[in-house]
Amino acid sequence: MHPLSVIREQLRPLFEEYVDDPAPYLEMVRPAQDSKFGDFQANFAMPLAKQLGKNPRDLATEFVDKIKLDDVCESMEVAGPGFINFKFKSDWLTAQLGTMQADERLSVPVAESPRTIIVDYSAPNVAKPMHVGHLRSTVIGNTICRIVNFLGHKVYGDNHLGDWGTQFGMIIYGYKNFLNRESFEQAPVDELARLYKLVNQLSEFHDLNRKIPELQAKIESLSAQLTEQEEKADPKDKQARKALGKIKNDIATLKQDLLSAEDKVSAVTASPELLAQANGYPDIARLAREETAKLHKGDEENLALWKQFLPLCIAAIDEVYGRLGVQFDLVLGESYFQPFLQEVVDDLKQKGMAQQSQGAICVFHDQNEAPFIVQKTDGAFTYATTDLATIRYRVEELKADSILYVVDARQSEHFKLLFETAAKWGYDEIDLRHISFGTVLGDDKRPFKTRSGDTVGLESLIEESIQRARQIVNEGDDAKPSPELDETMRQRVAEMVGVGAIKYADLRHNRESDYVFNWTKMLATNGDTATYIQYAYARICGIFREVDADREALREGDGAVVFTHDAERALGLQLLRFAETIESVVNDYRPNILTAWLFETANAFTTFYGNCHVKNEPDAAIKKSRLILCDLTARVIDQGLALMGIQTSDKM
RNA sequence: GCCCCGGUAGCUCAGCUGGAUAGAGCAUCGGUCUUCUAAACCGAGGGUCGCAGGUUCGAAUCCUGCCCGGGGUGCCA
Repeated sequence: MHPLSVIREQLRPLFEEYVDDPAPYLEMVRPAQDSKFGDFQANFAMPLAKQLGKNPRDLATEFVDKIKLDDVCESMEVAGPGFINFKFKSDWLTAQLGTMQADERLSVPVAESPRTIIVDYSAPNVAKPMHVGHLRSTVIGNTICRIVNFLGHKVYGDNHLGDWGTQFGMIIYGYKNFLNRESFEQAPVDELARLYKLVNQLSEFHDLNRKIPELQAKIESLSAQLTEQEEKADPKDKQARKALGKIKNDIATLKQDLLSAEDKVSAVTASPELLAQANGYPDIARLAREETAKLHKGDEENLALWKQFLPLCIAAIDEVYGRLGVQFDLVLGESYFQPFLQEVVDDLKQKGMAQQSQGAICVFHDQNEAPFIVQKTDGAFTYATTDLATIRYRVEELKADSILYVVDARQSEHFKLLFETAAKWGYDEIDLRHISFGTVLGDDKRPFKTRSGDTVGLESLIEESIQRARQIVNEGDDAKPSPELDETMRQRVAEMVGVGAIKYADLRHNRESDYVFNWTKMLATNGDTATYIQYAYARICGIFREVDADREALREGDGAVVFTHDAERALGLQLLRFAETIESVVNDYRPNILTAWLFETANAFTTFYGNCHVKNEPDAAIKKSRLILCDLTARVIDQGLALMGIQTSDKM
């Protein structure tokens, strides 16, 4: 049991005579916010006293008198308005460290009641190359999988591929009309990506050509409205001022839309070849949609093409997953659920949940104006239908207790409706959760794009990170009196640092927030980065090399941890908080809690490293104790990073 | 129009769902290599937590209003 839960468990029965449910009060026992107060603090006395009409300090004192933690705590003090501060006995901490040292799981308990958890993440559209937009889902989702798996739950990391949508119609149409056979034979996926891009571009071209005059007209009419209202508006009238501001705002966004539309159009008109293609295929958008429809209806030719393309596309994205060290337990894309969609809609209709509205089949929910559309006017199903069929499959076939959707925050409304629909449909036992996350931004605070405005490919992003890391590795090693890394090693370290940097930078932010992507910061050797933590690990390994210690023997030996310096105690306590940290990460699936703890651990280690010499320590018992602390720190860092799919190296 | 999410140090971000003097990292300034990796360490300065009210022993956190930014909003996913 980790230190925090030891305190909580001791407190739990004491609440019996005060409240029915102690849980919220036990939550109020947490790490001390300032180490001068002690190791942990309890804040429940104030709110509880209020509820009971007592004096908070008296109540806190009552608790302190009853708590039986003499073996564990050196002191329990009531402070301020009624805080209880706990400080552990060093003997108890060192004993716990002894247990941790002997435990392969580093004192992280296995879940008492393992659950079956589906983590739905990554889910790229296979018809186009992966880009930064897929980074967060992939990295966060994979981390969640690793952590819940470590806790002993049955986990299915499922890549719900977009492999059945309109994009496939586009590449099929492109294949039939614009294929460069030679390129396709040499690099099929690149050629398919080119075809997708081309068809998309030409479709958009026609669409935008129609929209541009509409946009212009809208802007004109709004501008006219603006001048008119400006003239007659009373400048003191707040409502009117606000209305004017709104119009101005609308005009600005329309102008932006117009600008981007004109950009896209001129990209085509600027190229004689593209323009000729555009003119030659005025109906391209409709025709591409028809290819999709044919595919969905089971057209032999299209189905054969789809079957030919799909493995190629999957192989391409697998390459990216390979570089990221991401593996899935299941890859059940949209196409897999295709056969069940009609049944789903029929069932919804039969249960009176779905009804026809404006030509589409919809499920309505009380608080929502927008319907949940399960079948479009043209008969096609939507991702809403697929998601419902998927829930059914996951519950019926996989016996899922919980499904976590690691998906962009922008889809929160979809999930709200999906979950409500699923519950009404009968799946009200399962824990459905949208693990939402924010956007990766560029320096301009707009979604991260290349200078030319294209989305950044994930593969090239990883590539660049490794290259930049290699640069740093070279500089670092060359600066040493005698460089110690050979070519292979340098490259291995560069990959570990480069990939680690991207992942860590993503995970260290609260997943709900947007964050700004910054190469310099994420690859910094100092500060809250993967590199810094990996470096701490390498330094520890350096110590073991220097003293020529056998780490395995150390774990089985009879040595014990002793505290001779504050830094040792601080490090020890920090190490013992590993289990508590994992617990709180899983509580709301927030990997940034883990990165923060790892960073603190690395910091605690460097303080220890600076103050407590290992190699030159003359006292054998102290030296051994320090070696144990080093070993534990290394293991905890290695394990912690591994839970995020980040590697370590004993030299760097 | 309606709905959702943000606004915290110069910058990038935490802040564990109401607790003690609001924290990190960069950046800035000043110190550290004859001792286990200086890819490091130690120290200093830096804040009207968007604004205004309210709730209470106590508010960055909860409520109301306003300002600013982003996103979503019936047939893309």
